[in-house]
Order: sequence, then structure tokens, then C-alpha cells
Amino acid sequence: MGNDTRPPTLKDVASPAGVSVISASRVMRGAPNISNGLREKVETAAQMIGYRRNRIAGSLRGQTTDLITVIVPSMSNHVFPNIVDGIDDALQGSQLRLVLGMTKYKDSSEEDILRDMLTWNPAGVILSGLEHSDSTKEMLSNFSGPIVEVMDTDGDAIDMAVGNSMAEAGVLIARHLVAKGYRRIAYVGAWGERPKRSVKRRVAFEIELERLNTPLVTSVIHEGESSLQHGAQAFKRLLDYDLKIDAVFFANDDLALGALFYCQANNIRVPQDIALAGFNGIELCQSITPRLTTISTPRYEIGWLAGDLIRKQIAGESNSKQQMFRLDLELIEGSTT
Amino acid sequence: MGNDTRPPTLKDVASPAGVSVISASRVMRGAPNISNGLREKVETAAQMIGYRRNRIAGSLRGQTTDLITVIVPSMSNHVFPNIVDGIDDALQGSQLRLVLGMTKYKDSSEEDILRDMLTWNPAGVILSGLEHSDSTKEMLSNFSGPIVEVMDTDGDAIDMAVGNSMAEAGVLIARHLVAKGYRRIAYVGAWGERPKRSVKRRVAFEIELERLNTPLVTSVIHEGESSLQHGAQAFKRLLDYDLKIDAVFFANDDLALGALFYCQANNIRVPQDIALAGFNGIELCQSITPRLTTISTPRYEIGWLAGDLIRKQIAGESNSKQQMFRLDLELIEGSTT
DNA sequence: ATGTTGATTGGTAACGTTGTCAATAATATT
DNA sequence: AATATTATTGACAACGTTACCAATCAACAT
Repeated sequence: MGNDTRPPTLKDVASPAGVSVISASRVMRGAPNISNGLREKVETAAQMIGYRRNRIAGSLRGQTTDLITVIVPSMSNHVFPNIVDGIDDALQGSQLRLVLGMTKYKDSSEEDILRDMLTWNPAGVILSGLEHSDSTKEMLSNFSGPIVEVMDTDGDAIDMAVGNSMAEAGVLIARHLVAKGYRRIAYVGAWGERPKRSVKRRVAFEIELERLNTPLVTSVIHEGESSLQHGAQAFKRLLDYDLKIDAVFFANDDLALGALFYCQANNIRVPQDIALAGFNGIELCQSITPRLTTISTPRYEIGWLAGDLIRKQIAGESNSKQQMFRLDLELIEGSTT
Repeated sequence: MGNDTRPPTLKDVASPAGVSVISASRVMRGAPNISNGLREKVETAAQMIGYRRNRIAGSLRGQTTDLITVIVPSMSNHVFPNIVDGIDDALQGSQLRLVLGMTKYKDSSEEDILRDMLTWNPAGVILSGLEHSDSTKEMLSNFSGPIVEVMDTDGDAIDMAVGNSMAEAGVLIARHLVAKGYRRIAYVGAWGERPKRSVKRRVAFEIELERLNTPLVTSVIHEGESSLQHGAQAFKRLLDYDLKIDAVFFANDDLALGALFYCQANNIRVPQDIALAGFNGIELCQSITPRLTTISTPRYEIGWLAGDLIRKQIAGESNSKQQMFRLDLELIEGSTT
């Protein structure tokens, strides 16, 4: 691949087109007030010599890029892929591009990734959750573009936030389980309860159970990743405690489904012997028999709205600074409770 | 000293540190041959005034960025999130950042996304599949950095390719089904068989069946997305044809699992009444009862290797140009065949 | 006829960094 | 001790674009 020659620049377009460099620039980036004649001349010349914009140069001069920083824990789960899909869809039609970083559930990486990301002068930032290190908060407070924190709305947003109330989710499930007559209720989490929003959900769950005179019997927090297998493992551990648990709320559907499959494989009747409830409402919950009771979170919508807010903010179409968007949660009652 | 509206530059670091701008630059980007004294002076000053590198400016001068373009169909599936996770892990420790674009299964978008991505002067490009439009191929042939095509290895790579042989997968399943005694075999696909690698798999499957004197009875290609529900729908459509099918190979696990759940809900015995096989080997296949027969693809490893090749190539650590990395497939025999 | 306004085009000077070349100081080699 | 390397620092000039300001011209109002 010939890197001997340098790619054509605006000067190379302007010269054969017989126009100034700045005019060529305006045509190439679709600036207003350009006559058809000029546009045509420039476009023809650009086509001819195979000109391609250099956004790096433009970004340097313009002091801002069309890059959007997105930092998520990981992609290997059923939440963030949908979020990212939503963001991307909302960014369609704009010039904005998504630059992705992953913390792999290591809280401290968020700061490092953000620090590096900011060296690219992004136009906007999307993070997950409302909890961040002090350095992260400081970097963001000095950041001039729009910032959206996704997933969680229980707390203070740096700029904008889109997500669900984790507390509401905990309360919804607590009431549901108690209403259904379960009295010895347990909780199962994973990832050592990182990120922190899972803690908010569990705590609200516990408090509501307490309020309903049905205190949480115990909780099992798996240190490792969240998966079907680990859900089954943690569930088995829970059963081994022999606490006559009659219902379990899991931090997510994967854990709950792992437990459900474990029950099916071990002739434990669900919900007669034990009831199971998950969180997120992934497609699988509705497709299996019995359908898993869960809380459906609008993941794609969260991503879409986050992307749309960023896009509008950058385009100057709206000003939603300092706003929090709390989307609806829905209890999906399956046959496991 | 100057403008407090603009972020500090190297000049603002160099001045209080009492060194030249270029020396400050060298320290900030970790160039070799810097004395400890200089490094310390610069780092102190940088810390003091809160200097942050401007990669845009550096990229303009250096003619290359540390951005890696990654174009995938979508994130809402069980394949590409793992790939992207793998890429990201392989890029850890380097300065490289992943810029993500999604075609949403519209083949023609790849070209548009790539065109836009190239305006950012990426250091490398990762695409999925080996099939691309002529324009895409031309843009890539003029691109000077490393290019990795992931997923598919049946064809010619532009530069490097990492993935599996789709044909091998088709053959493996064909042999397995025939060996198990199935004789009236069907195929179910989705997304209108975009991307094209699914066609390669199906065709190899058909040819091998033919060779084994058990020609494919029929295939159903769903036009829309791949999901559990659509798998069930397409499967139901297949059953409605009343062709006495005794085994079905699905384009992926989601479709197959959808069919399996449909069978479970409708008292169709698997594999006695009909055998089902999927493709990809997602975790769920092993967790349910009966375990789904499938072919496991090393998705994370494909992503990791792709990222690692890009990283090494850019660091000049290796030269794997024009190489194809065909990873192993494994038939996971469950209880559905 | 005389401004006035807006549309259209151009010139100049950054944007903040680093490649290249050059100079000097420190160390190794003969 | 003289010379050859190597390590360390600096000066200058790009990199390719666009913000800003200025100029021209046509259309329109007074």
C-alpha cells in the first residue's frame, strides 16, 4: 500500500477547481451560503482527485471533535450491548462517532480511561452509573461538552442522566414477592456488587421487605462474573445454607435463569419449592417455560435517549443540562413466582 | 499568564518548568532519552497546571492517530459483544482506542461508515467478514495501516483475517446429523442471510449432505432479526410445511433455542420427534436441559487475536501482513441431536 | 440615487503538537 | 589524550483545516 505519497488536501482540490481553499473547505463540510456553481466545481475536483476530509486537522482548528466517549463496564452481558446499540442509532445522521472504553468491572479504570479519552477532545461523554471517583468527577466538571450518565437515576447527575430507579426496582420486587405470599426471601448478586447501582437495588429491596415485616433472610454475593453457571453455583450455595428460603431475587436475569435451569435439572419445583425473580427482562425470560418473573429495563431506549441528548446538545437543538430522565420499569410477572 | 478559557498547552508547561516545549512534549508522551531531572521538572509543572495532552494536535503533526476503527453489524447479538470485548482486552496497555461503527445489517452502510471513519486517520481497521463492496475494498487498499477481517476465513483477506471456516462448520454439522441417523434435514436462517458468511455455512452444509446422500429437504430464511422468538416462528413455519423433517440446523443458537423452547412448550420431543442444532456455542446451550448441540466458535479469542495483531503491527513488533488465522471449531454434542 | 442588507467568496492566521535537524554534554573506545 | 558514540536538549517549521475578518456584488428599501 503506497504510503509514499501524501493524501490530497483541500489545497489540491481548490487549485484545479479554481477556487480558494476556504471555499473548498466550506463545500466539503456542507457549510451554508454556497452557490451551486462553486459547489459543483469543488465536488467535481474532489471526486476527481479522490479527496477525503481530514477530521483531525479540522478538529484541531475547531477545538472540538465529533467523537463521543462511551465508557461501559463490559460488552459481555445483556445490558450494555443494547445501550450501545441505542446510542449508535441515536447518533445516526449526525457526524458523531462513538469511541468505546471498557472498565471490565474495575472501578478504578473508569478514571484512567476517561483521562485518556479526554486527550481526544471528545464532544460528549457517556458513562454508566452515578458513582465515580473524585478525579473522574473533577475531570468531568471541567469538561465543557454534554455528559450523560446511563442506567441509574438514584443520586445526583453531573450533567444529564438517563436510566431507571434502582430503588424502585427493589421495591417493586419486594412487594411482588410478599404479595405472592413468600416469607423467607433471599438475594443473590454477583461481581462483588460492583457497580454500585446493584447495591442500591438490594438495599431498597431489603428496606421494603423490612417494612413489610418480611426481612431478608440472607444474601449471597458471588465475587466473580455474572453468568448462568455462576447463578446456579451461587443458588446452590444458598440452598446449602438450608435456610428454608422460599423466594430469591437475583441481581440480573442471567443469575436467575442459571438458578432456574439448576432447579429444572435437579427436580426442584419452581415456584412451588422456591420462587425466582430476575432483573432486566432479557428476551429469554419470556421464551422459556416457565417464564421468569423479572423487571424489564428499557436498555435500548436508555441508550437511544442518551445518544439523542448528546446529539441535540451538540447540535444546539436543545438544552437539557442538569436534567435527569427516569424511565419506566415494568414488573413482568412470569410463572416463577 | 494567558487565557484561562483555553486548556493549558505544552507551552504552558514548558515555561514554568524552564524547559523547551519540545522537551515537555517528549516527557509527556514518554519518549526515550530523557534525564530524570528534566522529566521531573516537566511532570511537576504539568501536574501543577493540570496539563492534558492534546492527541488531536499530535495526530495532525504525526499523520497518524491511535484510533482503531471497528465496524460490526450490531451489538444486540451474542457474537460481536464478545469480539469487541476481546479486541478491547488486546488493546489494553497500548494507547489505542476503539472507534465503533455499526451497519445494523445493512451491507451498504459498511462503506459509508468506513468512508467517514477514514477521515479520522485511524491507525488500524477491523471489519467483519470477507465480503465488502468494491468501494470499500478500494478504500482499504489505499489504507496504509493494518486491517483485520474477523469471523470468516473462507475467501481472500485484504490484509489479515481471523475467524473460523464457515464451510467447516457446515460440514461438521452435516456429518454429525447424518451419523446420528437423521435423514430429512432442514435449515433455518435469519436476517435474509446477511451477512454472507451464513450462506457459506449453509451451502457447505448442503453440499456435504448431498455428498452423504441425504440432500437438504428445505430451508427457511427469516427476513428479520435473529432472536428466540423469530427462531420459534421460523421453526413453526417449517413444521407447517409438513415435510417430515427429523433434524434442523439453525444459523445460530438463538434461533435454535427459540425452536427448542417452542418444542418444550408444545410437547414436541427433542430429539425423538425432531433434532435441533445451533451455531456459536453461547453459554445458554450448556445450561439448559436438554443441552443444545452446537458448534462453538471462539468469539472472544477472535477479537483478542484481531486486536493483538493490530496492536503488534502498529507497534512494529511483528509483521503478519497477508496472513489468515483460522481458529478451531468444536462440535459440542448436546442432547438435542 | 443612496444606503442597507444578505449572500457569496477570499485572505490570513492560528489550532497544539511533533518530525527533522542541529547543538551540546556525557561516556566509551582506541 | 584524542576521537567516536551516545544521550540529552532545543529551534524551527510543518501537519491540514477552519475561525475570523474583509471584500464584493446583487437585491431591495428609502
